[in-house]
Amino acid sequence: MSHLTPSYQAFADIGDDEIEQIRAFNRFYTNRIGVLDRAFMETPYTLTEARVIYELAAHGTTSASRLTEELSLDPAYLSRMLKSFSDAGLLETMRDPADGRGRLLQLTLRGRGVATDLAQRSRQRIVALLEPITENGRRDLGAAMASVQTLLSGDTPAPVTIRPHQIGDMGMVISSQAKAYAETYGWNGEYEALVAEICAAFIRNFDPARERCWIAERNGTFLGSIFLVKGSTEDTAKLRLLHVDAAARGHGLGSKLVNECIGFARDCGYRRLELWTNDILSAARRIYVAAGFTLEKEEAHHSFGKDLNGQTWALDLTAATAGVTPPA
Amino acid sequence: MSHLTPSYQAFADIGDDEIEQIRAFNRFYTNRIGVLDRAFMETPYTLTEARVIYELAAHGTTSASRLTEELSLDPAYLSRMLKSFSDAGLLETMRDPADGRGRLLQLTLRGRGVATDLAQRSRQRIVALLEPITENGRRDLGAAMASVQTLLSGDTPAPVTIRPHQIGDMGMVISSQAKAYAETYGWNGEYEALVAEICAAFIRNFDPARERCWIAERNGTFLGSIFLVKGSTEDTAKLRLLHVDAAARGHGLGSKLVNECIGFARDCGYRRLELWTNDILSAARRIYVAAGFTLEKEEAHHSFGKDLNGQTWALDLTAATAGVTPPA
DNA sequence: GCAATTTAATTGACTGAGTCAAGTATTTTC
DNA sequence: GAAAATACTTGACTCAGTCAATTAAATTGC
Repeated sequence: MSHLTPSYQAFADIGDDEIEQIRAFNRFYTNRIGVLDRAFMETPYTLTEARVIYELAAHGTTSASRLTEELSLDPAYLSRMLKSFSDAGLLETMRDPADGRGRLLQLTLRGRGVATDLAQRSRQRIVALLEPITENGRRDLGAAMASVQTLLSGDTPAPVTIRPHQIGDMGMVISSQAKAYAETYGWNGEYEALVAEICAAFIRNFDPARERCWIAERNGTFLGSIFLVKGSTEDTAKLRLLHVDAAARGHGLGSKLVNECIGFARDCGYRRLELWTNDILSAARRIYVAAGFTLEKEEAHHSFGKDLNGQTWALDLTAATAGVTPPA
Repeated sequence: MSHLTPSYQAFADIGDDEIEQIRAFNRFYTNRIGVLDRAFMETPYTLTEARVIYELAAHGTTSASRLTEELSLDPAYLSRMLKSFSDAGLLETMRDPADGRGRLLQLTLRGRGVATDLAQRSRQRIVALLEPITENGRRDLGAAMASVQTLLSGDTPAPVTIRPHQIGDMGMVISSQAKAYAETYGWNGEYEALVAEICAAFIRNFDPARERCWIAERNGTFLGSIFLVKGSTEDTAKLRLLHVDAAARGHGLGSKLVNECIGFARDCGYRRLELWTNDILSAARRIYVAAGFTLEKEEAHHSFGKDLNGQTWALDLTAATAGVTPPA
């Protein structure tokens, strides 16, 4: 598959329904909501004029060139518009003492009145739009708009943060792992039950000094987790429940979590870090190997509705090399 | 507060930052993305012309009046546009045999070529826009656009569905309840652990014939849950983990879940339905009372970091009145 | 220090997109 | 069969904006 013309591949990834959805949204938005900024119908000002008035009100004093740049307007167009504002008594201009070519622009009292009126109208339009929506709906709307904006603007999205667990996180750990392993490997509910039991036990027996759970998230969206819990002996710790959501893979988050865990284990004075996994989880294994873990034991078992090969890996925390960040 | 001028109240509910966000989104969208539909820059057609061509292509044969209506165009404008299309050989017209006033419009082969070319260009614009976004990002974008659209259009949102549990649901139950009770009543992680244990046990011992879990969701968003599990005796069932997310309250979802549960319990042949709750959960209590439950036992306990009053409620399933839907 | 270039603003001529009002041909209604 | 409605067309116009040329001042290069 992937050896075929990659550009076509990239195209083929984007479905017609996705495209149709964008087009539908675009139509919807420009028709129904794009009117928002044309909230000047009951005023003698056009959209662009209103934008210029806003801008003039925002800066106390500006120059025409600055406006053309900020609003990307044609200087000719702007010039005429400013003249009409002057004629209407909305604007005062004076030669710039520092640069005789330019003029300084400032709204008159009347102009500022028009500016606040326009702002008020636009505000009211939006209020009218938002009013029928519940508070929750408005919150969701804000979130949805923000996410459309960040996604489309190609801005670097909010960074991934790693933090200790809070109330509600265990459920996310359980849900995301159960779903992921069900989808990828066909594991059944047994796995969800196991994770739930581990998480419940973690909370019940939590010793903050010697145990920890790290949650990776971006913008409040759960991305992954790792746990460090006490092991069978005083100087042995256990790494558990490493998981990174599909959405966040390929950026070294797994390694980061593992190293976080190793660092804390070492700080706690543990001498040995163990973990149990299954051989089919190759992505995780690569991380463990890179971090210096070695395979200690392997045994077949039937769990989660599948025949699996359980593996016990261990890391000597007293060795200097443990937890080396793998090459990016 | 609320006795003050209610219209002002309604206004005051909507924060300046909310309004500013909408305006910001509007600016962003119209500037960066609104260009989408102007994806015809390299063609001699304007946006409106392109819209007309799309529409002509969509219907095999139409009339001008239908187009003016569908695209809400000025008939004069459209008339001239159609004439120019005819002149350019994109369009054939003929008198409507059924109505001599009207003319039937049909794209020529050449016109259809232009139509597909325009569609292709618009498609490519969108592909170019989506290409740098990851697959997950595109999914999120679609979801975010859909939610902006439904929220703003005031359309009735997707209906709430109630379905049996699937893999991954237990985590959502745990997370949403733990968060909700922590926020509302300050309960600590003990509660999350308890719910996790209950959920884990539910999966482990699940008897599909006599037990069930219902999940309420809308558009794949988790909204609430209820469980029915076997009780202490053969003919006693236990209702557990009733919860409705704050986002979905006030629409009778809780009652619906309880009635679902009661109905199933009765179908299974249970004669008695018990539940354990705490007196501070008054919203839930109202539902239980409405469904016919009676308080059987009450005892103080210290759990989840708080002093609480546990209550045991029971419902005689052999009585005819059990599970009456409360008045809306 | 001064010619050449750049920048700021203005003016004139123009276009593209769309609106409004009036008119023609046909059909529907009563 | 007259009056009203519908389907379209035409002419005159406006609004928003563009392009090119011009004027005046400021900056740069040598």
